[in-house]
Parts: sequence; C-alpha cells; structure tokens
Amino acid sequence: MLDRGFLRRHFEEVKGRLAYRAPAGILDEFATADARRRAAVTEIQALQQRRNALSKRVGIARRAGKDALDIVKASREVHAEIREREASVQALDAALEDVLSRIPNVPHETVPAGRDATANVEISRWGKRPEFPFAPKPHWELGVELGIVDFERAAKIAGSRFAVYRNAGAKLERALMNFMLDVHTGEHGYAEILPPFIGNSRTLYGTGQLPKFAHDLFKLEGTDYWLIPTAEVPLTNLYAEETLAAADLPVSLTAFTPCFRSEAGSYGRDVRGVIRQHQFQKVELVKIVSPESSYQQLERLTADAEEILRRLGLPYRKVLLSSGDTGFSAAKTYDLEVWLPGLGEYKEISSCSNFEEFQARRAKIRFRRSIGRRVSPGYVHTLNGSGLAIGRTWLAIIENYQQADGTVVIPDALRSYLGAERIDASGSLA
RNA sequence: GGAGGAAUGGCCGAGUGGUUGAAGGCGGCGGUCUUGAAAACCGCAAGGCUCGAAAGGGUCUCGGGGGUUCGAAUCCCUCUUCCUCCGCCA
Repeated sequence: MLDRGFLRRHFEEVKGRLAYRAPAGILDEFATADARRRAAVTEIQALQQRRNALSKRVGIARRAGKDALDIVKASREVHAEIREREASVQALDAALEDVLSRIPNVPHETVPAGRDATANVEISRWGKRPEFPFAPKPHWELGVELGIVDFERAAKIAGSRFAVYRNAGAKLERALMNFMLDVHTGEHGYAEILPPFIGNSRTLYGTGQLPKFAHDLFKLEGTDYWLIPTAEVPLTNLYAEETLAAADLPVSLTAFTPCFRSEAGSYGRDVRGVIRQHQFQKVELVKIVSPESSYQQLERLTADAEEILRRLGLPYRKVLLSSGDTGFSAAKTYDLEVWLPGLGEYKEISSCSNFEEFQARRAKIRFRRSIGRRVSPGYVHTLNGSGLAIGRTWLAIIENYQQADGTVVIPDALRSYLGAERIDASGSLA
C-alpha cells in the first residue's frame, strides 16, 4: 500500500514509474476517489464539531441548573444529519482503500523499466557448469529411477503437483533444511522461528497476498484460515500492528516451513518433476529494517542466499528484475537462478526483495525514530528472500551431481549432515 | 466443550455518563546543578485523518465492531485475545 499523501504530491512522477506495472487508469481512479472522500470527510467533521460544541453547552447549562431542551433539540438534528452522511463517508473510505490496495509498489530508481522478463538484467554468474560425458537426465527421470521420489503415489494420495520423497530423497530434503538454517542462524545472524503454517485473512492482507491474489492460495473451508504460501507471511506479520524501538532494528528472521500454493493458472507450466508443486519446503529470510539501510540490507540478504548456493557448489546467476517482472508488493527484486543441466536452463531458486514501506503500511509495522531531539514514529522497511527453496535445491543437486553410473554425489557441505558421500543406485545413502 | 475474570498511552496503573486524549508512577528527551556522573529540582513528549502557504485549527481513536444518549474510556450487545477453574487430549 502506498501513502495517499505521497501519491497526491508526486502524482505525475508515480504515474510514470508505474507505467509497466499498474492497470491503466488506476491512478486517475485514485485521484477521483481521494478527492471525493476528502470533501465528504471535511463536511462530516464540521458537523461533528457542531454537535460536540452543542453537547458541551448542554453540560454547562445543566450544571448551572438550567434546562437545555432547545440545545438538545438542535444537537439531535445535527446528530441525525451526521448519521445520514456516515454511510456515504464509509463507502467513500472503502472505495479509496480498494483503489489503493490495487496499486502496486513503485519500483526503485535502479530497476530497469520494462514490460516483462525480457527486460531483466543479468548482474553476475557464479560457478562452472558441469560437463557430462553422457546426456544428463532431468531429475524426474533420475529421481524416479533411484526410487527417491514418487509422483504416482503422491497423485494417489493427494493429486497432481505433489511428491512423495523416499529414502535418500527424504533425507536429502531434511539435510538441506538443517544445513540452510545452521548457516543463516550460525553465521549470518538470523533468529530461527518456527511459525504456524496457517494464517488468518488480516495476516495475508498484511504481506499483500490478499485481496488481489486469493486465487493463488489454499483456504480452509468454513474458517478464516489460509495455508501459508511462504514463511514471509508469518515472519513479516510477527510484528504487525507493533511499534518497534529503533534499537530493535534490524530484525533478521529465518524459518523453515512448507509452502502451499494453488498454482491456479499455471497449467502446462513446469508440470514435470518437483519444480512447481502445491506443497514445497523452503527456508525463508526476512528482515525488518530502518528505511535508510534497506537497500544495503537487500544486498546482504541476497548475499546470504547466494552463500548457500556457493557452499553447495551449484552454478547460478543473479538477475535484477525489470519493473514489469517485479512482484506487486516489491520495489526491487533480485532473482537467483540455479543451473539445471537436465532441463538445460537457469531456473529461479530464490527471489530477494525490498518492499520498502509497502508491506509495513498494510501490516502497520512501525518504529520510533529520533530526528534531532524529536522522536516520531515511521514505517519500517521489510525485505525477504528464499534462503533457499528446498525442493529446487534438491533437484539442482540431483541434476548437477549425477554420475555416469546413475548415482549422485553428495556435495561436501552436506556430507556431515547425511553421513554419506553418495546416493547409490538403489536410492540409499552410501 | 463448560463456568468465571480481564483488555486504558513505551511500560505499570487511576479513572463507572459532561472542559479526561485521559491522574499518578516508571522509563524517555531537554534543562538547572556538577570537573564528569548520580541524586535532586524544572520542563517537554500519543497516533491516524482532515483544513491551512504557514502559524495553527477541526475530527476520530481507551482490544475490534455495533448500539443507547444532547454527550461514552465509563451503560448495553457482539467478536477477538489473555488469565483462573473443570472436562478432554498429543
């Protein structure tokens, strides 16, 4: 959610910067809704002022022992008029909120303008892509052959876009969770959180999934509960409706959670393997920081995620998303894309974003800042990124570390977690 | 699931219908004193919205929502959360 005053004051500038992001005409819709609401608010406040003044006079008269029937009568009339107008003010309020909640965040000045992913900018590449003296297999072939992942039985239990992991496949998933959490908590200074995997509507609104993206979520029937699509939701909302002390910042949080996504509208995309699932596991990084430091913190958070890829020896590239490809709530996003030899392409494995005040305003996360001798509250900036998506890390390891004999070598960084050096042809650790 | 109790500003805690947006204490900030600090003393401090060039007004907010009343932190209804006791339970 953008600040309405800011929007009013920088109307034309914002209009230009949202060119590739906002639906056509929405800013003019805002201007109209805003003007109408302000006119109505000003009127009703004048009436309230009159009512308050009259009531005060009633009290004074009564204490002086006089009756005040005429004043009471006048006040009653004003009251009735206020009543009449309240509904329309509320409607105008709701209309303005609705428009505001549909306006995406303004991209940072360093974000390349562009309609879609073709305008993204590759920032860097790391690692050497493995060369195979044989045709590398995609993980959905190799994983099934090894018996470490089972899509057919998953479909029987739940449906398509689910996976059952078995033997070394399940242990690899668990090892990745522990490895990532250990690095982020032990070396990068994040506090480990184990949140609920369910959130209420207010929480999903706070991080921007509701109301616009309800169709991407799973809702629990007959309740106000939603399955979380990412740990970003509970972690960022941990401090919803709170005012933090400046000394509490930056807050750095990490959590392992499953993530649930309906993937409505993604039919036909990434249908094979574990790339796009209704449930996947992820270690998430969240930072709540002062506005001055947020872009520096974005670099750090991204580097924290990159560190996992480096330790696992997975080749990747870092991409700066264009304004059109950046998500609704984000002001700037780096994607980390891992090399997948079986697929023959780079695939997103982490998305690291600075949301500036956008989420903080929705979720009402503020902090007390000192400006000179004054102490005044302001909104924090929020950031998050995957550190990393475990399902995609899993498949990246299977594909990058596959051997000619059909076994998979375990990356050095994971050997102490698995107590093994490879996944043998039977899908067991060896 | 049943029966009671509670929710006030950064924190604690007064306040049961009329200049109470809210006493007092703690904490915070500024100052006096001091070589410096502490103590003591004095002073300053809520947020949203809105009008205004500004100075400064107005309005809303005492867990959320609704109601009664000329007027609500205070009375009524409802929801949420927390606490105590009983039941059930990993």
